Amino acid sequence: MPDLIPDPQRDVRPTLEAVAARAGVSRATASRVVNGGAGVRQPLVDQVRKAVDELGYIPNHAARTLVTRRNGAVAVIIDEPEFRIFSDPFFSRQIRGISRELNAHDAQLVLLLVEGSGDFERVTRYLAGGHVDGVLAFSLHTDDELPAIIRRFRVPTVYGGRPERSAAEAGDVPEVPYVDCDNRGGAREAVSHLVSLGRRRIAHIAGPRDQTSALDRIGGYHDVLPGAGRELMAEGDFTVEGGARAMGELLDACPDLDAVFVSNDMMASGALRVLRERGVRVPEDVAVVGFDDMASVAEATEPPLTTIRQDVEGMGRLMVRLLMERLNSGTGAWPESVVTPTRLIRRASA
Amino acid sequence: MPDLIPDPQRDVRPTLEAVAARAGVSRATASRVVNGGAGVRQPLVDQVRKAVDELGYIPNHAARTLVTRRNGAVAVIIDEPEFRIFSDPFFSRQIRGISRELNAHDAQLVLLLVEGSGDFERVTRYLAGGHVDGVLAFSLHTDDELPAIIRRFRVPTVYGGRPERSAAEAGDVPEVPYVDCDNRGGAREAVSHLVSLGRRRIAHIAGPRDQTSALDRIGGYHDVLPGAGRELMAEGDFTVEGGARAMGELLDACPDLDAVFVSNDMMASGALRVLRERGVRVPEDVAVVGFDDMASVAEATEPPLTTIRQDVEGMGRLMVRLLMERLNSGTGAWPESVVTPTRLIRRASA
DNA sequence: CTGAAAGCGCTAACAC
DNA sequence: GTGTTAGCGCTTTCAG
Repeated sequence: MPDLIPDPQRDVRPTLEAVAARAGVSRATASRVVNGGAGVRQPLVDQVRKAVDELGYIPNHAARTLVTRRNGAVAVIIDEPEFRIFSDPFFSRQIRGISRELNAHDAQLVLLLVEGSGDFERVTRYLAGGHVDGVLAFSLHTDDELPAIIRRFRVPTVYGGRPERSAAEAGDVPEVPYVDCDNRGGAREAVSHLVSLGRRRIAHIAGPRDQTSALDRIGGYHDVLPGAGRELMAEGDFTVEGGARAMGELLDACPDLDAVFVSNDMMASGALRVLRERGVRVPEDVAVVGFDDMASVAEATEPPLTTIRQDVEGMGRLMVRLLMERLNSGTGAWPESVVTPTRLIRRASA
Repeated sequence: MPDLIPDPQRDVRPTLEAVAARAGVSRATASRVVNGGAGVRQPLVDQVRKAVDELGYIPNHAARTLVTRRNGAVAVIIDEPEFRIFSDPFFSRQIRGISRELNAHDAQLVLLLVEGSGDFERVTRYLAGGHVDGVLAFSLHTDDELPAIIRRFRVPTVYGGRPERSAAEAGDVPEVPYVDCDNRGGAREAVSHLVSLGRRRIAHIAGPRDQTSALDRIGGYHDVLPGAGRELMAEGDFTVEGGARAMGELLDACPDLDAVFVSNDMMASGALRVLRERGVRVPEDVAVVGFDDMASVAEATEPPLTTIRQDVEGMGRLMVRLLMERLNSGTGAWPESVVTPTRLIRRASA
C-alpha cells in the first residue's frame, strides 16, 4: 500500500517534550540545555544532550520565533535595473561575503529582489510583517522608496554603499549605517597613478550620477585634477556598452587625451574595445585605469586592466557584522558606518 | 526621554484577535476571511476586511507556520567553487527568474550557498528542520552529498540542470525532476552551423566532465562529428583562463583547425584572446561558436561571439513552477522534468 | 454559516 | 537549579 500520509518524515519530528521525557527532566530544563545550557547542572545537561542526539531533535523554528520574536533571518534587498544585475559579478561576490558571515551567525539569508515600483508594496508588507530581524540593502538610488520604508518600520538596517542623504532623512531619525569602500580615495589613487606616469590629458568616464559611488569617484578625480575641463568628462551607465559609447565621445571631443580613469571595470572593458577599434594603443597612446578589480573582467581585457581593487566580499561580511552588533546590543544603538580601503592593482593598461 | 522600549513598532502590531474584535466577529471568522473568505457571508467579509485595513493587520507568519506546517519559503541551494560563482553572470540570471516566480507565488527565497563539505552539515540541519517547503538545487557535481540529503529527508526538490544519476538513486526512490536546456541539441546546432560554413577541422573545448551540461554538449558535438579525433578535443573549466589554456593546447596539437565549438561563453572569450595573441584571424582563419549567450560576455568579445542562447531566466521560473506544482498537488506526485530549447545567435565570430 | 475551544512547539516568568 | 504554568498568534475541528 502506497503511503497516503503526506510527508511522513515531517510528522515524525520529535518535540522538546519528547526530549524532556526521554531525559527525565522538564521541558523547561530541556529548553535551557538546547539554548546553551546555562544554569543547569552538568549531569542533567548530559542527559538532555544525549536525548537530543538519540531522537535527532531539531528545534522548531516557527515555535521559537513565535515566542522570542526573533526570526534568525536577515533580508538582503537589491533594487537594481536588470541590465546591471544581469551582467555585474559585483553582486555575486557581495552576497557571497554576506552569506558566509550570516552562516557564522546562524542566520538565514532571505533574498528580496526589487524591480519596479510595484515591488515595493510587496517588500513593505514583508518587512512590516516582521519576518526578518534586519535588512541589508543595496544600490539605493536617490529616488528609492526603500529608505522611507525602512525608517517608517524601524527595521534594523545596514546599507551597502553610502546612501544619498535625502532631505526627509535629515530630521531626528538616527542615521542608518553603511559600509562602503573609499571611492573617493581610490579614485585619487587612480588618477595620481596616471599623473605619476607623466600623463597630462587625463579624462574620466563617470558612472550614473544617481549613485554615490560614481559621484565620489568623480570627486576623487577632481581632487587630483581640480582644473580638468568639461570636455574631459563623459558619463556611462556602468555597462560595457555605456563605457564604449563614452569612450567614443571622449575621443571625438579631445583627440589629444593620453589617459582615462574609468569609473568601473565593465565600462573600462568597453572603452578598451573602442580604443582598439580606433587604432589607439594602450597604454602607449592612452593609459587606462578602471575601478573594482573584478577579476573576470580586469584580467580578461586586452590588455589586462590596471584598476582599483575594493574588497567586495569583505564589505559584505562587514555589513552583517554591523547588523548583528545592532541586533545584539540591547540598547538599539546604531553602530558607526565603515569605509574600507582600496588599493591600486597594476596590470598592463597603465 | 529616549525610548527604552525595544522596537515599539513591532510590539504594536495588531493580532487577528484585534481584527476580530473590531469587526465584531470571532477570531475564527476573521481567520477565514484573511485566508480567502470562503464560506463566510459577504457582510461579515466586508467588516473584517475593513478592520484589517484600518488596523493595518499583517498575519504573523511564525504563528501560521506553527499550525499549518507551511513556511511559505523555498531554499535555493548553490554549491559551487568560488571561481565560478564569482565571475559567472549565469547565477544572477537564474536567480532573477526564480525570484520573480517565487514572488508570484507569494513565497520567500532563502539563499543557501554551499562551499565546502563542512557546509553540508549546516544545510542538512536546515532542511531537516523543515524551515522551507521545498528546495531548488543547482550545480550538482557527481560527488555531491546534496542529492543524498534531499532524498533522505524527502524534501520536495527541483534541480537546475540534469543531475548525474548516481547508482544509489537507481533504486525505488522517485526521480527528482529537473529543468535544463537542450544542451545536446544546442551543441548539435552549433557544430552544424560550423559545418554549414564549410569548416572541416572543427575542434571542441569542453567543460569539466563532472557536469552534465558539459557532457551533453560533448555528446552533441559527436552527434554531428562522429569521427572527430581526440586531438580536436580539449577540456577547460568554464573559466576565461581555462578556455585560453585549452585553446593554446588545441592550436599546438592541430595547427590546421578552422573552427572551434566552445562549451561556454566565458571559455570562448579566453579562446578568442589566445587566437588574437597568436595572430589567428576570427572568423577568417578560425570560426568560433560559444554556448550560453551571456550578453555581457558574448557582446563584449572581439569579435562579438556567435553562440547558443539558452533562456536562463525562463528556466529559473520553470523550476519554481514545477516545485509549486508538486507542493500543491495533494498527492505528492512528482512533475516531469523539462528540457527547454536553445537557439543559435549569430554575431561576428562564426 | 459562525463561534468556542483546543492546541501547534517553544520560552520565560514565577514558584518551589 | 528545576519544574509549573502561561501564553506567543494562528488555524481548525467540532458544536450549534
